Amino acid sequence: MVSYSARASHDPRFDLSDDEVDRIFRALADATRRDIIRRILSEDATVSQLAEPYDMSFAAVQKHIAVLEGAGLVTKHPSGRERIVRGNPEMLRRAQALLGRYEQIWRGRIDRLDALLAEDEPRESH
Amino acid sequence: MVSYSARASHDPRFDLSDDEVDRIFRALADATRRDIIRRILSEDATVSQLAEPYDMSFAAVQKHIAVLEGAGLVTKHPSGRERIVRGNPEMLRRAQALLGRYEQIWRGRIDRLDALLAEDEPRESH
DNA sequence: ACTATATGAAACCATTTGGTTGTACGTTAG
DNA sequence: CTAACGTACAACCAAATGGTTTCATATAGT
Repeated sequence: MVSYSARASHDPRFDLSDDEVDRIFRALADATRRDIIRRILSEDATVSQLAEPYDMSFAAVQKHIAVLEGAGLVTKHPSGRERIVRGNPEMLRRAQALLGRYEQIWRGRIDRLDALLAEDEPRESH
Repeated sequence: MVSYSARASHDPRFDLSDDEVDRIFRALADATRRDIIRRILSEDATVSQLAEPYDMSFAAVQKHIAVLEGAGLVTKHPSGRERIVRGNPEMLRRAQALLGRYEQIWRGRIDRLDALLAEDEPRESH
């Protein structure tokens, strides 16, 4: 009766393994990578285009993109000699949904507390 | 005209520095720590209580809790010789809000695309 | 007072991360 | 065809991470 998977028909958020979640959050735990995501979300870009603004080697940015790709936050699509990097907002939504679950847990706790306080039949609360 | 900070009066999500965000996501990028958060959210616990179920040293769990504390996801409150660890759902909501921003960006991109397609006055789209 | 408990903290270690440079290779342009 | 470009990848390095064990300290219980 707990509305666990109540309106969950459309959201495949639970099929993320611990490892996948690890990779998603780890990928998000770096300012450069978050910046890349922001830029990618607003417009597709090649690896070089992405690398250009940063004060680090091209290879370094390449690695950052690889981390994002490993987390499924981004995909690469060959186009001639360049690779178009495209954002995958679905993964972001899954991460967001995951955090939403925590709030659910928190609210569940509050509810339980409320229920406890509303008890009119308190059995030995030693 | 871009609804940037439109309904943002109540949410202090922008005051998180890059470093803070780094720490939050990094803290979330570990299954044990996520598990600790879940448990903490549903009920306060002491460090020992938290450490008990895991197949690792007490000190290791202590460190995990320290990471969570450093990210502001958890606070410790002395009570005699033990420390009560308490969850801080506010930080989780901020992280969630941050991810929400990404979706905003994504939607902004779609809007821009729509606008482009709806253009009835297309000037040299080379 | 003494002992056990709860926590903190240091020193150490293997692995991962985030960066570098250099090399190789397919693709585009002249 | 050859040169320049875009990308991939390997080797290397310093620093951070996640774990360990050990020692120290404060509080609780008897």
